[in-house]
Amino acid sequence: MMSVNQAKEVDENLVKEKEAAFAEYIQRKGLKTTRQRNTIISVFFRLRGHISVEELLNEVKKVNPRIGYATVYRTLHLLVESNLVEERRFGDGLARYEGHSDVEHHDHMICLECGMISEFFNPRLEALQEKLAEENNFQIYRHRLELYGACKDKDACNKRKNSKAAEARGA
Amino acid sequence: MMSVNQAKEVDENLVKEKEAAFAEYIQRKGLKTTRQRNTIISVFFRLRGHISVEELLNEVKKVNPRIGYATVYRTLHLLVESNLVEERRFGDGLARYEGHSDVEHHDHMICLECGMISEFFNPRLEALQEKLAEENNFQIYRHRLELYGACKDKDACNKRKNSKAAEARGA
DNA sequence: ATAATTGCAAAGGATTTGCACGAGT
DNA sequence: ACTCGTGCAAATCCTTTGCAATTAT
Repeated sequence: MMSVNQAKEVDENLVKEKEAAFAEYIQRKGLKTTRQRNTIISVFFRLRGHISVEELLNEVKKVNPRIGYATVYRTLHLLVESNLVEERRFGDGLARYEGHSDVEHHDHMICLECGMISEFFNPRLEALQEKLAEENNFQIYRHRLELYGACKDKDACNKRKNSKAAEARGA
Repeated sequence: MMSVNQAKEVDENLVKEKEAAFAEYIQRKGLKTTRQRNTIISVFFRLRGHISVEELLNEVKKVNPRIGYATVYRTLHLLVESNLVEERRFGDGLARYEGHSDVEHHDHMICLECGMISEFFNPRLEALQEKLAEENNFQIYRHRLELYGACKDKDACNKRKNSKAAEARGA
């Protein structure tokens, strides 16, 4: 009925697939394969979660410090256009990017305490939306559902919150 | 099962209620009643739909041209704090504000062609979300559901699109 | 009188863009 | 060669803020 995507490891084969798909897109569009783009997508697809531009740039700089914001933004746009990545906005004012997971579409639960973002998918929910659209003479292209709230498992939640706070101090 | 809020007229009594509620809020907080605030909320509550700051400012300026962005932004924040208005973001990069309608909570369908935004509410949808949260050991504070797509009634949709285009030329 | 509010312009943060130089095809 | 991409800084967009003058209590 419901699946939550919380795997902790990145499937190397999947990453290779994405990289290949991006190369194909670049070629199809008559664009060029560059060292910077390769670095950026390689880093991006090996990160998991909902990555902000800044987070991505930080990681990218560890590989090639000369790469700047502009190139990261531009590459991210290409990734979105190519349908390999989705842009999300969770109301904190900055865009986050998500490499498509195995699950084609999914929704999000966002813990306002610890910042955890978990993904879920439920066919009944999808069906119900379709039905409501139908009743309104409306055709859905895509949708967005976000549940904002808090983890009930306070131990786990606090742990995440603390480790995030520590990280912020460290950075 | 489902209700769509599409009324075309603003209930004057409701507006008066809102204005009174805002006055009460201002007073409770020890803030001041000013001509500018009165103008802004009076204009705002008589507009319907999902108003951007720019739209609101344009209308406000017709009443008092000396009012500027800052005051509109600040008043809008008060309206949000006072719980009389909700802030929404539909991904076009600007905030929109919505005076609470009679329906406490509702979700949105957004037509990407004509820009129509309609509201709906469905208890089964709400219940299903609760159930999914429960299964994930998660407590929902609030949620956001947006269906992006297109009107099936192409005539009405085109009409709206054209009148919007005309408006843009006129302004 | 006192504290809050206004309007302007300047500052802010996230994102985009112009341009000269550099790299892929 | 030719076109596209890069990196930088400057520009842009929406929004917030500092401040001196003004206004509500």
